[in-house]
Amino acid sequence: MSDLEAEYRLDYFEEEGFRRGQCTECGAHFWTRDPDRETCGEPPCEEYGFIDDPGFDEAYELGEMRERFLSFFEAHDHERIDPYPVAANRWRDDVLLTQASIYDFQPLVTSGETPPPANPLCISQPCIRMQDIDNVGRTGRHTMAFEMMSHTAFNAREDVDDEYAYEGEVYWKEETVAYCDEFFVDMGADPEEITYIEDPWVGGGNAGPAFEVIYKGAELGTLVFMSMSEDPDGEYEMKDGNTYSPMDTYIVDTGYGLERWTWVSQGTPTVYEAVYPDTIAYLKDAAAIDHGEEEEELIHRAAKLAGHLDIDEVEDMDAARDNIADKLGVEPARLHELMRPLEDIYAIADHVRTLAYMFGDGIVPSNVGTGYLARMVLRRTARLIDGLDADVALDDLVDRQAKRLDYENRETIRDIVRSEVRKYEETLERGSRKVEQLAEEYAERGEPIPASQLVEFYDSHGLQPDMVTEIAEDVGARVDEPDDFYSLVASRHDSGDAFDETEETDARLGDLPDTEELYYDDQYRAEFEAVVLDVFERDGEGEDGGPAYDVVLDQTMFYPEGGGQPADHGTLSTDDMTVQVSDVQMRDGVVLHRTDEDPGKGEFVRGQIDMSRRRRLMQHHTATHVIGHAAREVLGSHVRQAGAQKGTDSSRIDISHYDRLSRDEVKAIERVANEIVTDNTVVEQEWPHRNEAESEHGFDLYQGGIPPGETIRLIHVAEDVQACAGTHVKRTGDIGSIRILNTERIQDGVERITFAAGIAALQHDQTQEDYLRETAETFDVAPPEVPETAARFFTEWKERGKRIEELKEQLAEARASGGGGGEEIEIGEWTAVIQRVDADMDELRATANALVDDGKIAVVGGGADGAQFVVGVPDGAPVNAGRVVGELASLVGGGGGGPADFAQGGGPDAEALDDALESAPDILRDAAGA
RNA sequence: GGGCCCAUAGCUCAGUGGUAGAGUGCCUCCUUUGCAAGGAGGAUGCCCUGGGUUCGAAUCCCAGUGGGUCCA
Repeated sequence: MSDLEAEYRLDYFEEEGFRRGQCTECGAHFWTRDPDRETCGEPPCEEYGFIDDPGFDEAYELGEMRERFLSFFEAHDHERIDPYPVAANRWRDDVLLTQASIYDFQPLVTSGETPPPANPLCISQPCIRMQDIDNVGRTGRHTMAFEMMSHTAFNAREDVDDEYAYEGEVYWKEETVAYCDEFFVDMGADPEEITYIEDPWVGGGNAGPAFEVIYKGAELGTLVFMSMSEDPDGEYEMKDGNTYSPMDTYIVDTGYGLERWTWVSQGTPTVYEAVYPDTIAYLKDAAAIDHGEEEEELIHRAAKLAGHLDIDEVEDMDAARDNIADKLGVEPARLHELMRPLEDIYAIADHVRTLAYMFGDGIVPSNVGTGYLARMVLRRTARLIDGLDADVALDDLVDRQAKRLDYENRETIRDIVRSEVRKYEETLERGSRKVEQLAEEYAERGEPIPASQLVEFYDSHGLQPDMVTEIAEDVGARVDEPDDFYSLVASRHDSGDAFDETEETDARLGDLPDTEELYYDDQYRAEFEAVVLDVFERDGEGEDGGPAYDVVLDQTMFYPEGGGQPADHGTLSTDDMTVQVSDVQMRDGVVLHRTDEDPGKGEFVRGQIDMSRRRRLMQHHTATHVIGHAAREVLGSHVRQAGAQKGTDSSRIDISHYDRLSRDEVKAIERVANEIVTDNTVVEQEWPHRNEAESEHGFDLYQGGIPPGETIRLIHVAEDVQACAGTHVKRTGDIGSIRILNTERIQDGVERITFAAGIAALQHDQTQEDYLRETAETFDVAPPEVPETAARFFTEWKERGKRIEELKEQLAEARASGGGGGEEIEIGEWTAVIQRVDADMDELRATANALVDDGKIAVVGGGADGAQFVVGVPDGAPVNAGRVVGELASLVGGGGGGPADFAQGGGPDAEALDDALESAPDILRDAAGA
């Protein structure tokens, strides 16, 4: 094992008169020009030195600082790159949010598969880190949203050629540190106060030496020299315990926190005051916070000390606060009262910027993925605003940021925020009612609300424990709040992880050449010729358990299943035989044709595609692009494809949208889609370099997934451009027509649109019309009158139901007053009536009720559907109705029961009904006697 | 992607297999009248849909639809 010490000995340090020191506090090694420096310079080893004493020659605002950095590096041969979205899942599928500038170039550029957009480059990349959410506002230095400025260079070792998308060395450690140092000096920094701390970097399977750059106590930069990858046999063991070895590409990845630089240039007590002055002023004003001079002074001093508060590092927040109060010589409670609203305001300012970034990039609130993170941030912010007792609207706050950021979709963002705030309020209201109810119960019993209920409230109703406590205390109930609350929640979610389905691969497959794809040349051609390179027999996978075959050809026109488009079907023919192709799959570039028979290895075959199937698939595929585009037109630019599946009879596209689709919106989408069809524009395909495609069209290209490779296939349908591997019709008119069949919400924030294209659309229309005509015929009216007629019938049907109820009761009364011919017997001092009424249960019950009202014991039997009994007993009569019914029912092979005064029962044996009724007097006498 | 919760009167919700309820709102009448309120009576309903179990399902089971929520 080697360590990295040698890696940090730079000529630059030597020439500039640096020396290597070791921190007397934390033991870290660092480089400095200052002969007397003993510590590494970073808190907690040292305190901030720039507050009230700015570190540069000028104070900068955020935008000015960004420009200063980018133009400096532009002047030093770096190309300036536009920032990427904060929703990193737009171009990679392993992370949700952009957390560092290097994320922009992972994984394809860093691995060397794709060239970078420029080399070297500089960028200021908006990022969101949610890990620090609890620190935001309180520590004075943590923000959730930030911009990471970076100068980046991609190098490949000289001795490798052509393997990677970039070659040679642009610059490495010496130049990187020199650039960094020069920029500091350019900003007017005192070179003696800069320290470079040796701090090896590890992340995402890569590692390398790195420096943390500290100036006046603030960490202003990180210089990472990514040069190793994880390797069990590697010679370097890093701090994550894994071993690493050098790789062929090596990358300069630097990070300069724009907010920190701005802060240091201004020397304000907290970073928030430097970065969000307008929002903070606005919120303070709205919350009517107006401090006196002495209070200002106190806050100022407390803020300086608050840098020591870090929820991760400080074990006891309260103690740390008390400590600050102690140092300032004030009551902790007073300090708390003073600081709390300010901390909330700082947090709100930061959170609304985060929200603006998220919604600006088209993230839609949801119960999954980035949408869920957005929802969490929004709810947290809404709650902070509630606590502030100020009349401010969240959509206003977010819009102020959106305006500052110059977003075009401001109205949509407002809509999203308003709709989400409304949902939040509804959740709160619904939750509060539930909590109140339950709290009252527990309060009456004098018991505390148990932890299990808290978990239930959180997990199923979205109520935080402190909110439950708050509400419960209003009703006078105690709450049993456990320390390990979140682990209790987690334990409700532990589930057996679904096992990954491992695809079995054939060793022989690896030796075969990639199949040449003919289907892009002419998507309408149905015939081709090819040579059978290999045939794999698949036992038991054919029809009736027989064998099936996977045929590999040198070239093919069969489209393999992919991108939501099902495989082509067709035939392969030799001179002697024709085999059916029922499935086509791509494995590592090799196309496998599933057939029912073996055409023979080495044979020359003619392939024939089932074109009616292919045409339907192409129509549906192009229609998918059309519908997606139409949805964007109608609903807004936030709409993205979140999944799609094509078929021959119908297809579906899932789109992100923050609300249910109204019928009018569906109609509008359908209309726009069919306009595109009617316009009959040419559907074009092209194969540009991915960097060109990205810079021209942005990441909206990748709605159907992120394709690998240096060049990508783009499909243009009207103004819509997407990276897509599927087959398409030549002109939009070839789609014929598009009908939306259904929409459903498959997740919060994701709507599924099911539609049909071409003949399938017509078939759908005809089926629908058949339904209507059939219904119209039944009603014997013309189709336009069906809705009104149906409504009338339904109303009449309900009225008749009520009328029948009334009549049954009248009938029952009539029967009870002697009209029904029931048998009357004496049970002690009581009269019992035993009567057979062949009617439904309602009528039997009504009859029994009427008899009971006359003060008689009622035994009513019915044979309309099996055998049923109702027994009613007036108040005070010595008979248990439930027992009587039970005995009667057992005589007809069933059971029954009910309260003592009114019971029902029955059984399947209708034949035995009369016998059972005959034995009723005995049963009644027994029951009365017992 | 997975887990959990929910669906009953216009609204908010009770209802543990046996005759569908409360509060509120609504209608009529009375009292009072500046408003608020009070008294008496009345109408509320495909108990989300479809299957199943059962003599019997708002209730139990399965599936679907719609909504909520937590986690990755």
